[in-house]
Amino acid sequence: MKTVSRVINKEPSVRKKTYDVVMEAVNELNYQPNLAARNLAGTSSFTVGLVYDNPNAYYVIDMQNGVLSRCKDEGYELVIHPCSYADDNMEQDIKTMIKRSRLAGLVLTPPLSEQSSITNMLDELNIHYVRVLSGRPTDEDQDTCIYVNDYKAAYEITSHLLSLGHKNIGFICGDKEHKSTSERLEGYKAALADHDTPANSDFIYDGKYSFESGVEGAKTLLANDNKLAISAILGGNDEMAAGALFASRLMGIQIPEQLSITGFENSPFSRQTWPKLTTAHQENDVISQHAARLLFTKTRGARNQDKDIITSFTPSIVVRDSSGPKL
Amino acid sequence: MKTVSRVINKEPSVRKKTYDVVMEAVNELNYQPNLAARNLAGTSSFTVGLVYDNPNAYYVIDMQNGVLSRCKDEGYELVIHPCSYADDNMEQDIKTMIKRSRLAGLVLTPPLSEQSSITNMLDELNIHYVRVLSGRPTDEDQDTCIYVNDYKAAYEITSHLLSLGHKNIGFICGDKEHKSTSERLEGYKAALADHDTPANSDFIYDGKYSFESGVEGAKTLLANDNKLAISAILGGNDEMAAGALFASRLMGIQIPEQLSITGFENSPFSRQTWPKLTTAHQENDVISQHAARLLFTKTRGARNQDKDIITSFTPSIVVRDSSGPKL
DNA sequence: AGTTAAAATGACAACGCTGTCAATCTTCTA
DNA sequence: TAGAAGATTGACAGCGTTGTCATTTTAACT
Repeated sequence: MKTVSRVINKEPSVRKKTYDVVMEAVNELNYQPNLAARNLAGTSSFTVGLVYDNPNAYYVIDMQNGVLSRCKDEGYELVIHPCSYADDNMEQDIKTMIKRSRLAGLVLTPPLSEQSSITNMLDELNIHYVRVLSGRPTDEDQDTCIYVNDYKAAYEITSHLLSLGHKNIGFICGDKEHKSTSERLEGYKAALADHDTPANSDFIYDGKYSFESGVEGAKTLLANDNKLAISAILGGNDEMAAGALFASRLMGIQIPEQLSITGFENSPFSRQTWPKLTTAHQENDVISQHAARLLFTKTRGARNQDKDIITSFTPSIVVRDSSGPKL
Repeated sequence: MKTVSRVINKEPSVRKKTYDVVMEAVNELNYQPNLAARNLAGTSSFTVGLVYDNPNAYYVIDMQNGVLSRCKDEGYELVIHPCSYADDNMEQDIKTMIKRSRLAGLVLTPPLSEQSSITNMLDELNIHYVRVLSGRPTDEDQDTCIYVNDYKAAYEITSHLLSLGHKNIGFICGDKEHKSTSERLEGYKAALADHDTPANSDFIYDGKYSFESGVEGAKTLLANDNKLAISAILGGNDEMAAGALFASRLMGIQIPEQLSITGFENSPFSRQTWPKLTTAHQENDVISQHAARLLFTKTRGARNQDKDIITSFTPSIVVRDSSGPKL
């Protein structure tokens, strides 16, 4: 029995021949180790959690699927945990989940991954976790974080607009609390600065990553001064860009002839607007797969050395029809 | 110890006083029963599965959250299982999941809930399940199915268009394999028939529930004969309606002045098109909550009599700006 | 071949609960 | 107030694994 356990867990010191015999029987009987028993008996469990507070269904599904695909490979089970940081019980909730399911580790996604109250709690509980974060990679934290370089992506998308001849470029920010907001904003500012076109605070609108705030943002930016000053708007995400598009239509503005609009994230509905949105593509499923792999190296210890884990991703620009040369 | 177990499981024959004492201690110690141990020891486990094969992220998230909220209340854990019926291993996959996690039951969502190969397999394994189905409620199966009356909703949305004066109404179907497609189509036909406006097969396009097929559908329907014959298009879902909207723009058709377009499902992006879509609202989170409750009555047996479970839902029409009177 | 160290396997308890069945306590009746 | 019936509680095994440690087998030496 113990030998079968060794084979299943790929422990060393099992003779090749024994290994083969066991595996043959495993296949023949279609043996599936009982997760509950493994979780109960073992030192570390085979269950990990995915924590998110994100209204973007596409994002969440991508993250889930990425983590899930690795879980399947490694024999782990996934417990999903949507929550709301507006909720006072959030931390207690997470704690409860960890205890109930005896989680081996957690994947934290933005914006929760930015909350030190959560990471502190996890540190106290001595639970492994991996954070998916908007930000530029640092030398430390390489083994705890997966970075999404929104700064660079925003820099590039702004550069794209600049190269099309736009000078007065509006920016619709997401929620202030989100790290991605400041990262994207800084990338935008840096690109402008590098083109000797300093950012104008009148061109920056504080939104909320929602369609509605995109609508408001465009209305505000375009109303603030004469309409023609701004010839391009960079949406902090696709949803707000779609909102800006919507507002522009209401105002009778032609896209992209009179105004270029770009999004961020390349979520499916950036392809379902008219015209389709130029945006920055973020490979969320790949990102979350790497997050899961990184987590597994920690929970399983040295058992699986997974060396080619990428810990930094830069979204790549996808040029579509919502951006065009300044006329 | 056993008494604590009784209290936790709300078993009868525990004295009120004992119950209170135990609960006090439970609260004080913040005791969380270990799920793995419960799953291992008990007759039925505390884990249920949610199986889906649906490209609509909003739908999936709603279903997840609904089931999850009930799971939390009842102390169950949820294992999500996205899969693809195009995949030959699908059934084996589900079987494996059931065995590994020792599932107490499953919630099946369309289109998988329509596959008899799956339900047969589950019957053989003697696993409880609840199916969420597109269809009109029948007297049997009240305890195994949650019906979403797409027929009636399509009837009503078609009636809405008819009452606006439209006579030639196009219909863009979803995948043929989906029950919802035929239900919605029949509702559409029935409404037409009741208004002495027999359905014209030239006005029906076989789509795929995707944005792209909505684009194709509108192009085809509007090109087939002279553009003005059709004054309204009913999209089989919001995505196709958005596609139809997109195509109409490309063709320079004004919505809703020249053409009314309606969707189905009321997914978030039906609010993010321009103009916003008239659609049929489906309360997926509520539906999935009831599905979960129905499942729990089966897995927990008579222990929790949950009598006010609704097993039939009819999406309600939401009139927005994409539909208007025929000019 | 005989010895020793290392590799491989096996025996057994333990993980934290629940089901079964026995023991105890309450309540009610005569 | 004894006795019976029923309500409540408790003792104990067992769920299917893994960790620990003992035992056996193999390999590597004189």
